[in-house]
Amino acid sequence: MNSKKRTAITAQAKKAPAETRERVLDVAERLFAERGLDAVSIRDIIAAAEANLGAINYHFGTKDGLIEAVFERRLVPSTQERLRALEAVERAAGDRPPKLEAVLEAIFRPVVEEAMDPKRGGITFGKLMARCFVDPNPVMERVMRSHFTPVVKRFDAALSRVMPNLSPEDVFWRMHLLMGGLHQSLLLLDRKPPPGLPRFQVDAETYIRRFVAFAAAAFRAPLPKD
Amino acid sequence: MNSKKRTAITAQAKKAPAETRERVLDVAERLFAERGLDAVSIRDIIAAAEANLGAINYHFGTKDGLIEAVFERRLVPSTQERLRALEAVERAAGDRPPKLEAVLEAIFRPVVEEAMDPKRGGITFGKLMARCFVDPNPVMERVMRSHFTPVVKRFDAALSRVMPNLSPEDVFWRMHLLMGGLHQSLLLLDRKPPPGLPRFQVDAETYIRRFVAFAAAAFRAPLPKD
DNA sequence: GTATGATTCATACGACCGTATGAATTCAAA
DNA sequence: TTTGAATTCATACGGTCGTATGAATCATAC
Repeated sequence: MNSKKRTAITAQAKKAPAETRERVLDVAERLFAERGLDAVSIRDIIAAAEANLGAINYHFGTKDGLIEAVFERRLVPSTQERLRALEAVERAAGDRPPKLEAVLEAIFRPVVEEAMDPKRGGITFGKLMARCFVDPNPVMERVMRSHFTPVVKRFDAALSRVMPNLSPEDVFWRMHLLMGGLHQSLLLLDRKPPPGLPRFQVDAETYIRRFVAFAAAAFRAPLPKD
Repeated sequence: MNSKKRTAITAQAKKAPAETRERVLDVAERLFAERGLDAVSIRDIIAAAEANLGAINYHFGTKDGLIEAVFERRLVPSTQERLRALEAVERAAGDRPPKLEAVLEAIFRPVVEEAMDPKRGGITFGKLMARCFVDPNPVMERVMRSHFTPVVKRFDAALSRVMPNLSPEDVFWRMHLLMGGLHQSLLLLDRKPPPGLPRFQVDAETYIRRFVAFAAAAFRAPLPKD
């Protein structure tokens, strides 16, 4: 009888602490993206989040635990979204190989949309991801391996089917390059443009269309004879 | 009479100190590339270089001075090489716009060759450069602005002439993307490949040919109507 | 109201950081 | 062999790091 009342009250009661945890995650994500994992101390984070030093220990255990939580929060949804989009593309294609552009859009759209959605932190996490690819931080490496590698494998397989004339190594190489390029280009979104150039600013749909066209052309580039 | 002896002795005598400075630079470059600027302490560096803590203060002043020296050593030559190659391409073309592939090769070849030349540190500095593009370290930013931005401007102008149908913003965007992709792809050179795939290994000329073909196709991708 | 569990807080610890300093050492030149 | 500059070395300083701990506070359940 009181189970209903209890859960209701509990939910309200847990709101404040949950807010602290979320606030710390938001601030940590932003600071990590701005300055890098090693350059940001947990003292910087708790100061900006107006929380207490012990909160990190309490909610995340260690700094590495916090880092992992920051990544998981964003990576899990976007990974699922990518895989779901790829499945939809393949289902729609039936037993024929899907269109190259459709596969590329499935993998690129989620992160672009996230990067352009202020409600999901905007470009902040995109900056962090850009770092992921080049930073050898062991925690980040582990997160990448557990969350990102499965997606890469799945999409590599799909792309190899679409582009049967490319070797698996070449598909892997091109995807890797484009993924790095994507994050690199996303960084332009909040970077001051060089003098003489207007600020780079387009909406998500335009960006996705441009990037997919760019990537598809690159993917179809014939391998020069070695 | 003793001038010969003097120079001989001088060369031998100065060898040790010059070697210390260079040894520190080599080790710092490697450690910075492996772990990141902030994660490496100058104590890590002098320990690996078998030097004394004071050597950093003596030769470079501060850690930032060391970082700057690490970048300058490689960036100055490669920048010069790029500009020289571009000039050669433009001179060869006379008053006609040069070929897109030639311009792209001029900017990409120097870093690929460096990344594949063990005598110039191999991929080590390439890893460091990959970080440059995403890392907001203020020292790195300053180095980039003073050494890299001029090259970008120069090549952007050249590419705009070659691809007059693309807007300057689009040229900038595509170059930025490809530059990030280049460094991203170079990282594969010393990364363990995912299970099932052979180690990515080609010689410099093949790599350059592939990358230029890839980049040219991407550059020629028509802008989709927005 | 009071007991209880969840959360926040102030504070402390040892380790490591970047930098500075001055003495010791090295070594070409006289 | 002495001189003087260049380089190396041992050592110290104040500051910040990540982590841990135990008391204080809070909101709920009885």
